[in-house]
Amino acid sequence: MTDVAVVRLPDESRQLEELRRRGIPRLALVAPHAPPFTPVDLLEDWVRLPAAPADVRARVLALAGRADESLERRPELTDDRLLRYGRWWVALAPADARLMAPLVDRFGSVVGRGELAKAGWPDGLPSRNSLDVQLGRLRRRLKGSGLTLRTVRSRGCVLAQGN
Amino acid sequence: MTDVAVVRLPDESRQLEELRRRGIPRLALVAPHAPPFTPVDLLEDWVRLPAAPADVRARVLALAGRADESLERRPELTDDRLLRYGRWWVALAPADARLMAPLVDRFGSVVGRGELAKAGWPDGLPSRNSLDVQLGRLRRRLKGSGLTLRTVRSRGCVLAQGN
DNA sequence: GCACCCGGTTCACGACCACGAAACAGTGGG
DNA sequence: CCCACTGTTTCGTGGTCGTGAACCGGGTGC
Repeated sequence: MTDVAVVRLPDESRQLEELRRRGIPRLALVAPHAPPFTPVDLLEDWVRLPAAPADVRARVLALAGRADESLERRPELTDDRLLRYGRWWVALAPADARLMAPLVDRFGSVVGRGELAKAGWPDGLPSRNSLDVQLGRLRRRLKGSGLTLRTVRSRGCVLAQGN
Repeated sequence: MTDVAVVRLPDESRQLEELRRRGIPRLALVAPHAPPFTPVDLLEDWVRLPAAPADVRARVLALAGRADESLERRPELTDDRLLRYGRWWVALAPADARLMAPLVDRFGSVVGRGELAKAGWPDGLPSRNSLDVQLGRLRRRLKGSGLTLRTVRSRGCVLAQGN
């Protein structure tokens, strides 16, 4: 899970600037008599001091969760057929890699069956439903990755995040 | 600017449920000895009591700003029949997509039944209530999306934000 | 006040078809 | 030789969409 930085205000406002610049989620502990805080983005929250440790912890957790959600990861397919997604990865078989290429390329959008067939078997499909079978095998490889291969009936497939 | 509801916890947790259901931005004032709060979405925040009025006001303003931002979100329907709304999306069946097109197009305003019928079945309705049935199925698809399909009696339907 | 209807909602059924899973076999590389 | 890879078939299942019918609340006319 993503780390959350904690800064004291107004003392450490320079550090706060730095954290904002780097897009790191941050919790501000605001001194008793300082003016109320105004978050600049969704990765920012604050508490008025004095605050119970449990309260601070709850806000840190909430921020971490938000950061994970807003994190937009994209899968990546290397030349040597390694498919990476965050810190997860697999080695793909040649056929799987050819199929996966256009899906990764257009992550989140529909890739037509025709296009998939072309990518996997440039000389034409060897059999009636080899594409479906191969897509099934590909699905199995993606188990536990956080990636899903969903079908859009009579259109094609979408590679997206989810289980 | 959007209104923000304020509830006291744990006393008014029923009201909180209702506000969540209706998608209204809400601030929870948490009693001194109650456990820390965990927001369920971005339209929710909390403060530990006792809290300075200025602090409460600051959080209310922040929530209102967030709500206004989220109001600007519009659903999008691709020609691959993918309906997106923020991070959420579904693949629509052909009939659903045809129906959805004018609704997305005029998001937030009423689309007449005649127009919907025309969009869904250019050659005329196949049966007396096929439009209603299809609208029902469409509704089911939108569950959990933050979108709602509301009917305006004897006028038509509105696609709008809400649950 | 009552029955009635209108507009809308929901359910269940059935036909059709695209797709999915499992199982088996042939092939080639380490 | 073993195992990963891939082609091929078969069968199941789940999505799609028309259709009929029950249901329901609000309004309207008698």
